[in-house]
Amino acid sequence: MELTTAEENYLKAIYHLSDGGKKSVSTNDIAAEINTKPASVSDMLRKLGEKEVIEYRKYYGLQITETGKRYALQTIRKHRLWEVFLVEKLNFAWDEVHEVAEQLEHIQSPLLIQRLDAYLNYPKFDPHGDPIPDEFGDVRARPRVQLNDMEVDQMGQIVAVKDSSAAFLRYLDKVGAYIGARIKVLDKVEFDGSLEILVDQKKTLFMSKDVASNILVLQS
Amino acid sequence: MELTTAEENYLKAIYHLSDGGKKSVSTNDIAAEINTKPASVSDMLRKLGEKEVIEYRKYYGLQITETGKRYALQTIRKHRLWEVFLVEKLNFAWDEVHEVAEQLEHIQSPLLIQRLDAYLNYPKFDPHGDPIPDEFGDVRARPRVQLNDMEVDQMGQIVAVKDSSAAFLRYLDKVGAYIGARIKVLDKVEFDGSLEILVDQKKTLFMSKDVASNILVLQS
DNA sequence: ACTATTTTTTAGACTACCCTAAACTTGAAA
DNA sequence: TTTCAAGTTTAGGGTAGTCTAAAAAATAGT
Repeated sequence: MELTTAEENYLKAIYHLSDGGKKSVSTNDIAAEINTKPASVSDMLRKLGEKEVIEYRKYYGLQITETGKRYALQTIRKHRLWEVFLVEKLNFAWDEVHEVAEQLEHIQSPLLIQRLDAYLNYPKFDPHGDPIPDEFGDVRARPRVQLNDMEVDQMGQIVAVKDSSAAFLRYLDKVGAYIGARIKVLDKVEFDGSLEILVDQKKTLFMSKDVASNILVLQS
Repeated sequence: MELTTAEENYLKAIYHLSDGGKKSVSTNDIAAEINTKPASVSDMLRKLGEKEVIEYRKYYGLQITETGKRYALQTIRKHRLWEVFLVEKLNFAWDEVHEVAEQLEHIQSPLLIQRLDAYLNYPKFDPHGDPIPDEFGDVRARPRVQLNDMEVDQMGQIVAVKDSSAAFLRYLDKVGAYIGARIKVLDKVEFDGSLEILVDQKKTLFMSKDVASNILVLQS
C-alpha cells in the first residue's frame, strides 16, 4: 500500500506525539503539530483508520498499529538520512535542513534510499543526534540524559537537542555547543540551577537550567 | 509566483514539445506526452494562460512566454542536476534515473539546488549528454566533435553525420550507430586510427577512421 | 447530578487535478 | 460550398485535502 504525502505527515506526527505508540494523542494535538484545523484531522483519522495504520474510535482517541509504526519509521528514516546528506555533503547548517528534508522524505524510491544510506556510510544518527531507524524500522537508541541532570565533574558528549528551533540551534552553534562536542560540568549554581560547562576541553561557558534541559548528553 | 507540481510538468512538456518555444504544440500532443486526456489539458492550458506562462487562444494552440520558458528551464535544470547526482554519486545506471529525477525536480529550495550544483562541480551536461541550463536559464552551446577526434573512455551521443549518402546511413543503421545513440570510445588502434566503440552500453563495434570522421558526436 | 465548557465530529463548501461524454471549431475532401 | 472527421473545449462528476460553522459527545465544576 502506498501512502500519500499528507498521510505520511499525519502518521509521522502521530508517531512522534505518541512517543512511538506509548502515549495517547488528541485530535487537537495533531492539529497543532501539523498546522491544520481539528476538523481536517478528524477526517484524516477516519481515513487512516480505514487503511488500518491506526486504530480509531471516534471521541475515544487512537492507537498507532504495528503497520502504522512501520510506515512512520520509514518516513523518519528517510527524513534523517536526507538531513545527514544535506549537512555532510552539501554543507547545510543544522538549522537549515528541516524544511528541505520535510520535502525530500516523501520521494518514493526504495532504491534511492538504499543507495543514499550506503553513500553516507550507513549513519546511525542524524545531525541533531537523533537515531536513524534501519530499513526494518529498528532503532538503536543511546541512553541519554538532560545536561541539567548531570552532576558536577561528570563528562559526556552532546548527542541531541530537544528544542530544534532555528533560534536555539543558532545559539548553540554560536557558543560552540554543537552535536558531538565533548563537555564537562564544572559547576552547578544551586539557587537557579544554571551550569558552568567546559566545552572541548578549552572553552568555558555558562548556561541557564532552561537551556541545559534542552540538551541531551551521552555520559562517559 | 509558485507553480504546482502539475503545472511544472505541463510547462516542461510544452517546452520540450515546442523545441524551446519554436514549434507550435497541440493539445493532443501534450496529452500524449504526459499521459492525460485532452480534456484535462484544455483545463490546464486555461490556467497556465491566466498565469501568463503561456499565451493561449482556444482552438488556435499556444505559445510559451518568456516567463514560461524561465520556469521550464528551471525545472529542467533541477531534473538534470539530480540525474548527475544519481549517476555520479549514487551509482545509478543512466536508464534508472529518470523516474526518480522526475520526483526530485519538484523539490522547492533554491539553496538546495545551488549547493547541489556546487557539490557536483557545476556540471554542464547530464548523464544522457543533455545540457544543464545555468541558474539564469542559459544553455551552453553543445560542442560537437568528430568521433575519430575523441579520446579513449570519452562518452557522447551521435548527433549528426557528414556523409549522408544512403549507403553510409544504411551502414550506420546496420551496426546500430543511429542518430541519438550513446557511445563510448573503448579503444583507438594506433597504426590505422580505427576505433572500438561501445554503443548504448551493450554493443561493441569496430569502425575505421574514415567512417568515424563522418560521425559527429556530442560529448558528455 | 446537572449544567457549562472543551473537545471532537459532521455538514457543506472550496481548490486542484483528473475523468467521460457531449458539444463545438476548424480545415480538408467531395 | 457543404459536409464531415479530427481536434478541442465545455459540462458535469470524482477524489484528495483543506476550511468554517454547527452539532454532538465527553469532561469538569458546582
